[in-house]
Amino acid sequence: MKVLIVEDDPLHRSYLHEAVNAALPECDTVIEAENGTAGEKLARDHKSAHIVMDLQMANRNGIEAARTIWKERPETRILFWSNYSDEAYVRGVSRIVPDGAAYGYVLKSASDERLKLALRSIFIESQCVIDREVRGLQQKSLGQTNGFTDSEYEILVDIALGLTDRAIAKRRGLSLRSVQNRLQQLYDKLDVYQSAGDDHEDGRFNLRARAVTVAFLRKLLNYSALERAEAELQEWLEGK
Amino acid sequence: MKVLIVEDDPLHRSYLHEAVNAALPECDTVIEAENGTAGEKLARDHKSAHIVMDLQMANRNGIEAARTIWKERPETRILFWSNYSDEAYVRGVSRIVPDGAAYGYVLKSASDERLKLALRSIFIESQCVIDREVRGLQQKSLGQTNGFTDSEYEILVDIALGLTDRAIAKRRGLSLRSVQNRLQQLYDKLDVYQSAGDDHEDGRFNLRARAVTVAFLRKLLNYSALERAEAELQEWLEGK
DNA sequence: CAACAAGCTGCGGGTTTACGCAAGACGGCG
DNA sequence: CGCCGTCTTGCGTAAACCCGCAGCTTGTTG
Repeated sequence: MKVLIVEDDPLHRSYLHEAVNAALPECDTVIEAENGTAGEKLARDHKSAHIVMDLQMANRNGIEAARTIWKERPETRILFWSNYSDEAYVRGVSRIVPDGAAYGYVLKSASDERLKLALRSIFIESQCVIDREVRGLQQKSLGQTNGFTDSEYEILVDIALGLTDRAIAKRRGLSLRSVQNRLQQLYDKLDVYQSAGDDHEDGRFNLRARAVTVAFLRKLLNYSALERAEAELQEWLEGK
Repeated sequence: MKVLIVEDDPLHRSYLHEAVNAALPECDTVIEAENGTAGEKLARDHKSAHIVMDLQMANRNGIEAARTIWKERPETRILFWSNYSDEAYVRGVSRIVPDGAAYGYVLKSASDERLKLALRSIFIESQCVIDREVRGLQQKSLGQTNGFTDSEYEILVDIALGLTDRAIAKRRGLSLRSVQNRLQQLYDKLDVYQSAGDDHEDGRFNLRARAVTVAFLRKLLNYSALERAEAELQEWLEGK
């Protein structure tokens, strides 16, 4: 059995290497990549079936790398190992995992034990292992109970990118008014009003900009999500 | 000699610990904190004069911790050790370093050698050591050649927070029109127009929101900068 | 001192946002 | 089928935003 590690921090890389060796005696080769691009290439060359992937990497982040890898070989097992449990990451990952694929999401702050257990469960037993803390988010974000609908998230991203209402309408195939409806919905859920209305009429917020900020502070959005969205936007702009 | 390490990742913490031991034989005690708050407390209790500080930490980030530490004892020597060379961090640090203080800024990607050298230079020789890559940013950001003026940066932060023009005017003691002037300046520098005007009138951007995004993508802003700014804003709001 | 650049300010007006109101469209459900 | 909730759309309006124009205050320079 062969395991591919994709992680840009050398310290974490060697830590992972050791953990894999310790947890998986049946693993005879470990190869390493230090960014997403290299990871994709190695995965392709070696037809890797077992991958441990960092999410936040400079060159090309884990989500994008995983997406192309899964596109080529959907049965690949990937353990995401990340510092953060931002909703943006969680949403990003669950958006790209193929049906029935075995994968995992473990936080870097988890114990050795937990990591090793996850390695075995995913790579050997083909189970899905999602860190408890992350799991909570996933429920919330996918179930529409407390969290955000896809359409709300979508429009959040759109204004975060800086599109006008009209541009959003065109992009999403809606009328101007519908876009604005969704915006209102979003503002509502993000609680942009309370801080806005406050008391006097001086301290008012620009709802649109404020919504983005609040989303950021709540980790609904993060750098990598923005980056991805921006890339998609550019693509769309070219496709006219 | 005593050294305090403030770093939330255990791996990096122990790596630093070893590096300090190797580079500074005159150091007899190393103490560790795993977030900014604990770091401040330890620094106070031990009257630490030599600190290695991570910038990005969950609880309370390095910049804030450093600020309060320096406020109490400005001659403290601090080596910032960070993953990133975002302009937002660089600006944040150079904004708080006291006159004549010895400090350093080294990237985590630097070699062992470089780190050890920096440790000795700062703690023993009282020199300032700033990583080359970071240095470049610093020049650009403080010198007004290519980068952004303080007032431009300020207004960038303000719209990122989601303030209205009027609110900004009030906060900064300017007229409405002046605020808008600065905004134009900002839009100009951020190149928000080209992508906006493009060609047809469909793909237009909302300048204000777009500016924030572009700043984010260019790492002029980042999460921690936003977080800090938000805290300051709240403070201001309460002070009326 | 005159000349000039840089920043602040008010005025005016075109565009975009935010949103109430109300009329359809679509899908369950008794 | 009729009732109801959710989603979409158009109309209209008040506010906010973007910005050209022009007058003022500074600080700098020859």
